[in-house]
Amino acid sequence: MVIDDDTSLQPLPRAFYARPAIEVAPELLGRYLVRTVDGERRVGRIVEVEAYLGSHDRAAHSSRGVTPRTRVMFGPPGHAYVYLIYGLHHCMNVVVDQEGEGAAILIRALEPVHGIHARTQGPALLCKALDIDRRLNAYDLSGPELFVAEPEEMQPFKIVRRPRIGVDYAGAWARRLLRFYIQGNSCVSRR
DNA sequence: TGCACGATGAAC
DNA sequence: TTCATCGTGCAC
Repeated sequence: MVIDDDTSLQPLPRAFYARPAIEVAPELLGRYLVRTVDGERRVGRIVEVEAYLGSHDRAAHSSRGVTPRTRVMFGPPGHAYVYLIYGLHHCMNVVVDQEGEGAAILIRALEPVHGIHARTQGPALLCKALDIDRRLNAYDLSGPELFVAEPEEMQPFKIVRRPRIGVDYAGAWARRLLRFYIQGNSCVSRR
């Protein structure tokens, strides 16, 4: 397998992101998150995500409407929404659906594929491992710094659906099955 | 201008 | 179960 000098990994087309979050989320599983740091590629297979459907989703940051922070969520699809949580950690989303919806997919865990030498089994851990912080907020995922790519060969897997993590404040929305992960994958976050 | 709290992770 | 640590959103 030639992952070393990967000119083969290309950003997914914008149209991939311009669909409802509930549709895009499971399709991100198995695809690669690619980050370029100092000219070196870091590649991880997406194994866990959560869908935030839009401003009507009470668990989504966008549910409070357009604010300085959520502006990116309401922007065009195919961009990164990166925010600071608990004053310590960063989390990364991809903006999806139509502009104005406020929908995004939180990337929760990766399986290291190339150039990653740190843990990636959690949304903040993977950002740390890939050196993703707010400098990349609003970044256009058509690359080259950060993008999602099609793997050379997609391995078959089963998808598990569960309630999202850490959104108990969202009432009925907290119980929706909007967390998706690859069944049996050891890199899926705990809890 | 002040303040409560969080889409987490690590230690105890 | 507790804590680190600070930006955000909303109350006053």
